[in-house]
Amino acid sequence: MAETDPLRAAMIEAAERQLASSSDHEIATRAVCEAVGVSQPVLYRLFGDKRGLLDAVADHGYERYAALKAAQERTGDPVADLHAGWDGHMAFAQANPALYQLMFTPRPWSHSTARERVMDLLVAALTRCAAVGALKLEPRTAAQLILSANIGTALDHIARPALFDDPAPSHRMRDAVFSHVLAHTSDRQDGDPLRTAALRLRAQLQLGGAEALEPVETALLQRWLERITQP
Amino acid sequence: MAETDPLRAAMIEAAERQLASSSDHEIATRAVCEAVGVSQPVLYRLFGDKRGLLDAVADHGYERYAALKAAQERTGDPVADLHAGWDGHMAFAQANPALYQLMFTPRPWSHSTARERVMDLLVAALTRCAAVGALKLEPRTAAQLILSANIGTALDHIARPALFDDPAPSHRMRDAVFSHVLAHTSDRQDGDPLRTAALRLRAQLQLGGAEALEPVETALLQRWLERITQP
DNA sequence: TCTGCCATGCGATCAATGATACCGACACAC
DNA sequence: GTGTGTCGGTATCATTGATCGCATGGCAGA
Repeated sequence: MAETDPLRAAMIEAAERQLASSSDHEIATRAVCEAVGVSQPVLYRLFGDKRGLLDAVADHGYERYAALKAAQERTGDPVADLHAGWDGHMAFAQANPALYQLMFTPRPWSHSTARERVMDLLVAALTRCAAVGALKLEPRTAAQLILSANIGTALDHIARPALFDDPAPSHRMRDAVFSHVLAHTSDRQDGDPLRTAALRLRAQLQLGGAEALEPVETALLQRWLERITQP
Repeated sequence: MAETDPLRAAMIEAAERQLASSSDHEIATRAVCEAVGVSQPVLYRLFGDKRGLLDAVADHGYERYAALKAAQERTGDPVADLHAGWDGHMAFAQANPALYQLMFTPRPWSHSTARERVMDLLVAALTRCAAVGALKLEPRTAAQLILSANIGTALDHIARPALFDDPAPSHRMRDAVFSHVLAHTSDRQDGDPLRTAALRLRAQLQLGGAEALEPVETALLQRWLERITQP
């Protein structure tokens, strides 16, 4: 899993550079090979395909994305972190439009897992919110909602980059989705209190586990909580 | 504006067919030309470019989209129409995934106006909502929000078509955005009543105009309403 | 009616690009 | 020392976007 093939890494970086500077968001395998001083067959040996190269570039983009997230998150208030996460996502899209589209726009073949892993990061951030009772939905459900909205907004901004100048549209969407997902501090008592309590406990279990319980007991408890929070 | 060049139309339709049936969402100019029995230079004479052809396909896709919208809308309740419009958008994405991406995914060059025109349709539908006092935001602002969310959700569904089976995720997003944009019948009295009244009047003017006022007077009134509804 | 023009389409061809077949060189185990 | 396998290169193929110059045919005007 170390994945420290310097040649492979160099080609991925060259491809990413050319993708960023290309006017049509395309790359040529020849140009990538020339940039690192090797010939075409090595590319096909390393990546199998042009699609394989693009998948690798997308996955590498995820690494940068995850590093950016890791550098900023965890202020102590998971809800504040969530807001910052939305804005960080938009900033990443603005800084790397071509790479962003490669990562988040559906490609029919694409074996890249960038989107799924970004989703996992978001689920983790949401689970931390649920652990303090701030979440009205299941983390995965909420993550799907938030990620789709975030991507939709980012793609709109990429199509019309002038939008990036004004944070209002992005924040409107953010507030709209978050208010549907988060338990307002004001209307803390909305919905079924049993359900919210169960969601909260479930998230706590997912995060830390319970030393006081045996693994079997924990598993059974989780299944009960699932049934409570299901509908 | 009649645009009734049968050859041009045939090529656009052939291109759309091949786009829909291609596994990688790509088309070859040669194949399109062969399908209609002409040779390549005619394509370049008619569309100038492969990009030009794709733009034409996207615009043709808008025609189909608009026809679908025109066939369903106007039940009398503009808010109900808005909900149906969201679902219709998702259905269009499911039925024509490749065409959908061509229309709504940002392409660096692309002179297609499909997205802008879809936005205009949405603005019109929202203006009808505002005319009955159901809108909390300016129609254009609301339209931008709704369209981004709709596209984001549709792209997510296209990437994982199994999602289309369950309407819940789509409807969650729909409700989240709509509740942020529409004036709930329950909390009709939320926000500034003056502002909502002004928004409502503004929409009514946009729809029908006021016969009782001179054009200059109407124009001045609209500027006043703009200032009232601005912040 | 004849003539020149131009719109329209075509065969041939170019250039770029994705992809592969085959060869040579080097390291290493036996 | 020799076989083996990894690694890289040269040459080449096939596809595809794009263009050049020519042929054809209808039509306005003498």
